Amino acid sequence: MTPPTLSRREREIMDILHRIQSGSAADIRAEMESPPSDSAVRTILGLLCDKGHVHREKQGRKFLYAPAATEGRAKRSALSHLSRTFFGGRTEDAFAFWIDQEADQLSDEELDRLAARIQDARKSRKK
Amino acid sequence: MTPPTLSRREREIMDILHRIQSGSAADIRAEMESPPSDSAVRTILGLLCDKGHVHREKQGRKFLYAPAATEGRAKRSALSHLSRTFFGGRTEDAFAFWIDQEADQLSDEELDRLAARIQDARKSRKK
DNA sequence: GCCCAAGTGCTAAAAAATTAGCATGACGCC
DNA sequence: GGCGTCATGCTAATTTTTTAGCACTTGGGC
Repeated sequence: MTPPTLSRREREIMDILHRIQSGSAADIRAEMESPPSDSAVRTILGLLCDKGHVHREKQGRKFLYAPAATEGRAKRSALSHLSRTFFGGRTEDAFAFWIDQEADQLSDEELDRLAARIQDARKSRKK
Repeated sequence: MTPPTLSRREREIMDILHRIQSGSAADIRAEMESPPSDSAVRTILGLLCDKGHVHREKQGRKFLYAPAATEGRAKRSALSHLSRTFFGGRTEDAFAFWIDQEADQLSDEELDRLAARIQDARKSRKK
C-alpha cells in the first residue's frame, strides 16, 4: 500500500522517539541496540527533520527531538496500518485476535474495565 | 529495541505478503506502489528467502512466495511491537485507545460480540 | 575574559540496498 | 522436435544509507 518511506535507521529512530516521546540526540543514541557514532545519529535526526517527521527545539545547549505528528495521530496511523496489513482492515477481527492472545496476561479487573469501556463507547457515540 | 533488520523494499514486500498471504513475484510486484523491474523484485524476494523471512515453493512454472513465520506468530509479533512502541507495553492502554478510536465505526452488534469475547476469554483461561 | 566540556553540522568515504540487463531453463503448442 | 513465452537467477552498475572525522559554536565556571 503506501510504501515505506523511511530507511532502516530512520525507522529505528522513529520507533524510539515514539517510545520515549522526546529526547536529546544522546538519549536517542542510548536507546539504539548497536549505536553508531554520535554524529551519525545526528545526521539521521537531521534528515528526519528535513523530511518533516521529527520536530526539534533548542533546549538550553542541546536540541530536544520529538515526533512531529501528534501522539494520537501517530498511534492511529500505526494501528490502522497494522489492521490493514494483518487483518484485511477488519477491526473486529484484529481486536478479537488480540484479546484471545492477551487474555492470559490480563487480570479480571483489567478485562472488566475493558468490557466496560466498550459499553461506554457504545453508548456515548451514536447521535 | 530490537533494531529493524529489514530494508525499505524488504519491509514493503513483507507487508504485502502479510496482506495477501501468498503470491507469485508478479503478484507481489503488482501490489507495489512504484514497482521496480521484475528482476529487482525477484532479487529482494531472494534475499528475504536467504534471511529466512520468506518461504517459497514451486507452483507449476513459477514460485509461490509466502511469509515464513506462521500467521499467528507474525500477528503476535506485530501487535507486541506496536504495544511496546506506542503504549509502553501496557496492553490495556493500547486496547482502550483503540476502542475509543474505533467505536464510531463499529456497529452495536460488533461491540457486543467484542465484549462477549472478553468475558469468554476471562472464563476460559484461569484453571 | 578565557578555557573546558558538551553539543552541533558539514563533508566525504564506506557499506548496503536497489536496480536493470541479460543469459538460461521450463512449459505448452504446433 | 522446434519455437515463443514466461519466469528465473546472476552480475554488475547506480543510488541511497550509514558512517566517522573534524572544525565550529555555545554555555558555564574560574
